[in-house]
Amino acid sequence: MKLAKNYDPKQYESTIYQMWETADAFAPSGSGEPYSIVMPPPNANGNLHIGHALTFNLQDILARYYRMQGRAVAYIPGSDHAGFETWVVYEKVLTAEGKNRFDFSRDQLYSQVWNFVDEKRGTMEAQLRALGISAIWKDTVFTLDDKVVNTVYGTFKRMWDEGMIYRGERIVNYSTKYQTSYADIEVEHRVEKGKLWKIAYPSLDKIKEIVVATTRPETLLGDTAIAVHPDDERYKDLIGTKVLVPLTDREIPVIADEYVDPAFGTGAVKITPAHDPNDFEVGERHNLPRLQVIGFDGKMINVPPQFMNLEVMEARQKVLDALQREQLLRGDEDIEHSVGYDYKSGLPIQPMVKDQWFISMKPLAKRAIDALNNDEIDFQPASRKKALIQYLENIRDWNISRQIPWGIPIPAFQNEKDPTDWIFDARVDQEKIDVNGTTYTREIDTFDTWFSSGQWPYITTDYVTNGDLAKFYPLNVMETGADILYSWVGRMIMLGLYTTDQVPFKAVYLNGLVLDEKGKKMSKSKGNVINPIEIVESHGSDALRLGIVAARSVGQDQAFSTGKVLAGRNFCNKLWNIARFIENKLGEGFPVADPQPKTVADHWIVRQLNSAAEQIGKQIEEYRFAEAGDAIYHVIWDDVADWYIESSKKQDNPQMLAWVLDTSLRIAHPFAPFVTETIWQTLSWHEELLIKANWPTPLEFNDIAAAEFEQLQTLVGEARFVVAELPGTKKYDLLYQTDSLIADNSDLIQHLARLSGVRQADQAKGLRLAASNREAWLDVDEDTLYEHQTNQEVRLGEARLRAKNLEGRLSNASYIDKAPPHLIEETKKDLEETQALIERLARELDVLE
RNA sequence: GGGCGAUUAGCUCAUUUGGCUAGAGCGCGUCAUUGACGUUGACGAGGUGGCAGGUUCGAAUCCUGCAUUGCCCACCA
Repeated sequence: MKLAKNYDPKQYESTIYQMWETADAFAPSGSGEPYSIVMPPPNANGNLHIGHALTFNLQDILARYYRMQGRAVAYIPGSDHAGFETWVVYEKVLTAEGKNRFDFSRDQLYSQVWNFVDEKRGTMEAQLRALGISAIWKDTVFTLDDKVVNTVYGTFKRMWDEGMIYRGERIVNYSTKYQTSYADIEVEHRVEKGKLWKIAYPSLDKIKEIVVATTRPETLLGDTAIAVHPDDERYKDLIGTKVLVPLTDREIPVIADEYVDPAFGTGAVKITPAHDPNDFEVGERHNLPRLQVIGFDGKMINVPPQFMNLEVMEARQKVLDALQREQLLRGDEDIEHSVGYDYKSGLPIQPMVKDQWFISMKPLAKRAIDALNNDEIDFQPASRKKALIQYLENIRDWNISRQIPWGIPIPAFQNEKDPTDWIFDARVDQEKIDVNGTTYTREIDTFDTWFSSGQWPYITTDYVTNGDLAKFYPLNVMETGADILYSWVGRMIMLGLYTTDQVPFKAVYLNGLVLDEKGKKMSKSKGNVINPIEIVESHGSDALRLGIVAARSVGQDQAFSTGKVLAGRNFCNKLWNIARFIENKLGEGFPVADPQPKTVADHWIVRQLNSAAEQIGKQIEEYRFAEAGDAIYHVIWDDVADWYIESSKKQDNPQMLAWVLDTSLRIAHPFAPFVTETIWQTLSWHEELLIKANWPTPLEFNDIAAAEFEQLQTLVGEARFVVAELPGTKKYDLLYQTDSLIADNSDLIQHLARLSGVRQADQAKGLRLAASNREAWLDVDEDTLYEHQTNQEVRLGEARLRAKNLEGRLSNASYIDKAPPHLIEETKKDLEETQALIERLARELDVLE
C-alpha cells in the first residue's frame, strides 16, 4: 500500500475507530489480570469540553497501555443525567415556549426531559469516539438506568434502616431562581464589600432602644428575638424584656445566647430563624417561632402590605427608607463579608427553612478518614489527600433532597393522616400507595445527583449484584478533575466503604483545569472556550492528545497550547513518513524474519528502543504522562528518524528497519492511537490490530557496538559543528589514518556529516577533530584552519577551567568522604576525559604554532 | 480567617529520595536542501532558577523570612 506524502487524520480516524469496534477490541481480554478504570460520566445532554479531552485521553492512555501489557482492561463508559444541570437547560426550553414547571405534573416533566435528553444522547458518545476513547460501549451506564436506581435505593434503604437518614426542617441553601435547595458544597462564597446597618428597636414604652447591626435589614420583618451575650453588661437589664420590631407592631423578646460576639457590631443581634443558619440554631435553643418572610420564589411574604411581593433587594431599600423616615437608623459602616451565591444563576443564595432529607455524615466520614490515613488509596498528587482528610473531618450532614423533577425520585411516602410518619417504599411510579389500609403519598423531591454518582464505582462494575464485571471492583484508578475532589471523590470513598467494605479504587489521579491560552479559566460567558472537536477536525485526534498531555503535571491548572498540538500533529506526520520510507524500502509483501542487528547503528537503535520502551512503561505506570509523551517524541524523532533512518540509507538492514517501525508504533500507540494503527494496518506482516498487540520486549544487542555508534555520533556532531561554524567555500574531506571504525563506516560518516568525502591519509593534516577520541582530521585550507584555531583556544580555556573545578571537587576531603562512590567515580572519569581533551587541544594548537 | 499550590529561557512548562554542563516544545538567528517528511534537516543564541538569609562537600530541589500570584475551604450578624 502506497502512503500519501502527508498524514491526513480525517481520512483515517473514523475508519480506524470502526475497525476497533468491529473487532470488539475494547472488551477486556479474558486471561489477563484485571485492570479497571471507570469514566467519570459526562453529561448525556451536553457537548464535550476541552477538559474532557484531557481527562479521557489520560484514562485512555492507561487503558491502552495496560491492554498492551496483556491485562484484561475494563474501561467502563457512562453518561450522566446531570440532574440539576440538565434541568436548568430544560427549564430554559420551557420558558422559551412560554411555559413553566408548574404547568405540568412531576411525571410529565420527567418524561419530557427524558425525551429531550434521549434526542441528544448520541452526540457526546460520538465525540468520545472522535477522541479515540477505547471504552467498552456495550457496558455503558446511564445514571438513570434501572441498575443505578436499584442500587441507590438499596443504599438508601440500608441507611434508612440504620438510622442514618433523617428528614427535618433545617435551614437549607435555596436558589430562588431554580427553586431548589443545594448542598453546602454547591454554594459559592464570594468576599465582597457590603454595609452593616445599625437599627434601633424601641422598647415597648418607646423610652429605651436596643441597636442591632445587620447586613440584611429586610429580614428584620421576620425577626422573632434580639440576642445579646449573657455576660454583656450593656444589655444585662434588657434580657427578658420585650422590644418592638420596627415597621411592624410585633413584640419580640431580648434573649441571652453565647453565640453573640459582644465585640462585633453593637453586640446585639437580630434573630431571624427562618432565614439564617445561626439564627435558626438560636431559635431552636430558645423555642422561637420561625417567621418566613422571603418566599421560595424570592418575593417577600408575611410582611406589611407596603413590602409584600417585593424582590429581596427592593425590599431592602424600602425597609431602609422606612427606617430612615421613622428615625430608627443609627448609622452604617462599610464591611467586607462573605456572601453565598447560587453557582448556577449567580444570584445570592437565600437560606430558607425547608423539610429536607439528610444523611448523617460523621460515621461515613470517619471510615473514609481511617482508610486515607492507612494509605489505602494512592493519591496523585499526594497533597490533595491531606486536603480531603481535612474536609472530611469538618463535614456536615448532607442535604440530599432537590426540588427538581429531573432525577431519581426519593423513595419515601408520607402518611396522609400523620405527616410525621414516613416510610421507605420503592414504588415511586405511584403517587399514592396503600399499606395495611393506610394511604401514603409519594415524596416529590429527587436525590442530589451526587448521591447516585457517589456510588458509581460499584454500580458500573455490578459489584453489588456480582455481575460479569464484578472482578473489576475496586477500580485500579479513579482519574478525574481536581475540582470535584470533595463533591465526588470524597463521596465515592465514603459510600464505597459503606456499601462494599472496601475503598472503591486503589488510586486517585487528579488532573487540573485546562485554562485558555492566556492562563484564564474558560467559561461560556467569557467566550474563551475551546472546543476539542474543532481541534480534532483541524489537527487530528492524536495531535490533540499529544498536545494536551504534553508538559502538563498532575493536579495543576495549566493553559492550553496550540503550539503543543501542532507539535503533536508534526510528530504524527513524522511517524507517517518514517513508515512511508521504511515501507517503500521493504516493498510489498516483505518477508519479515527475526531481526538481527548487524551494523553499529543497528545495535545502537536496539539499545535506544529497548530502554525507551522500558522507561515509557514505567512513566505511564507512575502517571508521569507528560514525561512519557516527551520520551516517545524524542526517541522516535531524534533516534529513529534523525539517526537511524539516516544511517540506514547507507547501511541498510531491512529486517531491522521493519523491527524499528514495528516497535516505534507499539510504544507510540497509547499516545497516538489513530496514526499508529493506521500505519500498522499497512504492514504486510501483521494480521492483528495494533490495539491488541503487546508492549515491546527487549531485543538482544551488543553493547560495544552500540557505544561505537555513539562515538561516530560524536565525531559527526563535531564535524557538523565545525563546518557550520566555519562554512568556508567548499565542503571538506574527512581524513583518517588507521582507524578501522571510521574506515568501516566511511560512507555513513560522509552522509551523516555531509562531507564531500572520507578517505585514508598518510599523515595528519588540517583540522583535528578531537571530541570523539578518534584520529580524524578535516582537510581544510589555511584560512579556515586559522579561524578554527582561534575557536579552539577558547575551548581550551573552558576545558582548563572545568578541569580545575573537577580537581577542586576531588581534592575536597568532605566530598570524598560523604558523596556516594558512584558519583566520585563519575567525577574522576569526567576529569580524565577533560584532561585528555585539554591534552589533545593543546597538542593540536602546539603543532600548528 | 484557615489551608493548598505556583514563581525556572521571549512564551507555555519539565527537571521525584539534594549530585552529570538545569531540559523540552513553540518562538528567534545562521545555514542547507526538492528521492521519507518544509508539518523538513543541520548548527546556534538565549537562564544570577522571584528576592534575602540559612543547612550542606554540593541547593531550582531542604529550612526561615519576604514579595507577587492562583485556587480551595469557612454560618460571625
